[in-house]
Amino acid sequence: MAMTGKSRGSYAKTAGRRREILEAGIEVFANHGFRNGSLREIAERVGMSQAGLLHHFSNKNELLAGVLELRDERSVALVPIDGTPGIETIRGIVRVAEYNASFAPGLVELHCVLSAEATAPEHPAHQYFLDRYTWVVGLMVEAFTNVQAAGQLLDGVEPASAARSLIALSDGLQVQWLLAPDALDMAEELRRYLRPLLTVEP
Amino acid sequence: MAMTGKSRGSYAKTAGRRREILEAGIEVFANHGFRNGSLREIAERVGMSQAGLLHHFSNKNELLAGVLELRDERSVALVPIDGTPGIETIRGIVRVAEYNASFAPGLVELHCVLSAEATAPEHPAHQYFLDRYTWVVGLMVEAFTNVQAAGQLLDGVEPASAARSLIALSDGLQVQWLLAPDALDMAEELRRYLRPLLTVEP
DNA sequence: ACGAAAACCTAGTGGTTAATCGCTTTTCCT
DNA sequence: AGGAAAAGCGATTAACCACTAGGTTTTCGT
Repeated sequence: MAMTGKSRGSYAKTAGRRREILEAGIEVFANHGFRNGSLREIAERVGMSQAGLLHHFSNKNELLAGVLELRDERSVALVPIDGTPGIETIRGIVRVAEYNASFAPGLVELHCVLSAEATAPEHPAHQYFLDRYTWVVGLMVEAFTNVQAAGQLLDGVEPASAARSLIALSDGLQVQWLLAPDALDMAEELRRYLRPLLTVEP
Repeated sequence: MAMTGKSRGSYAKTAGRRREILEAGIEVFANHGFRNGSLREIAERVGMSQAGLLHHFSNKNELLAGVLELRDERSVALVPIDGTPGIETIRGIVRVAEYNASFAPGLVELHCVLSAEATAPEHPAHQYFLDRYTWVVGLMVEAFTNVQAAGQLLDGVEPASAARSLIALSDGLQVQWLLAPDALDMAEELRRYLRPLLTVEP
């Protein structure tokens, strides 16, 4: 066996290599945005050449797609999507805020920077964010509607508005939190928003 | 006189030239962000060479400062800052949303993209946004506190939270509005947020 | 009418970028 | 053990970037 014990310089076990790149991609795209984040820096973080990185993702856009997919995979787990949406779905948004603030500040940054950037119609992630917002707002509209049917929504509260605003509030708080993490508790602010709308504790 | 009547190619009247550049800067930085927006594109929009542009602003950061200054100049006019902050200050935020949606979509885009980008501590506009948020949130805290003192705030509403959340909501709605302008009315959503907190109509 | 200052341009500098090409090394399957 | 596929690298390319140098044209105060 040519490989002499200490396999310095050997290629990684190929299992988590792609994953490693995506993790680094999250960090870099979060820090500098997509257009300004460089493949070189991502490659550097995983200890690989830029050309080597492009063996796993044939171009930058494809890497972005992978990054977004991985991002979703994580946060969505906290919002129950099985069964009919309801109060637990709403609480899920609060849970995501809690989780992000404590364990995933990188994801918060990524979401803020990319969602703003992808506002431009020609951005490679434009469609993704369009779809994503329609989906999540739609899910929350369903949730609020069902909560209303269960008599847990105060009179005069429009499910569609509450849904939109809950998501908007969550997004807006993230910017302020990124600028000054100690100045506010995102989850607590979300609960304070929800309390005057519900007859049950969020 | 070599110049034959029609002064084609003559230099502009120098009065509004700087302003023209800033207007173009708003558009370009709004579309591509600061780091990815190019001086070349800005120069092109005002019909000038990139070098000519840098005669007015000695570097890109200085241009950004000018753009942000111009942006402030406009929106702030709708929020009364003279006298003691109160219900009219809060209504000012709603007015800004109304104004932006109808007349200044470019400013909305600029704010969203840059505030997210400037979240990174090394961004040239980081301090600007830090200061700006402290100022505007502080102003709104004062406003809500005075509204509370006037008995116009419902029990259990924390002025500091309401202030923060109003700003956050405004920011978050902008992202959704940029993605789908016809899907929501920012000002109306802000009013819907305020109504359950106040004893007077926002 | 004239000279200085302001406005602007062409041409370039050094740097960074995503992506490609041809090649070597490692891993894996049989 | 052997061969194919996967993983990785160094060098290169073409495009773009902010910014500079040096010269030309326009404007303006007197």
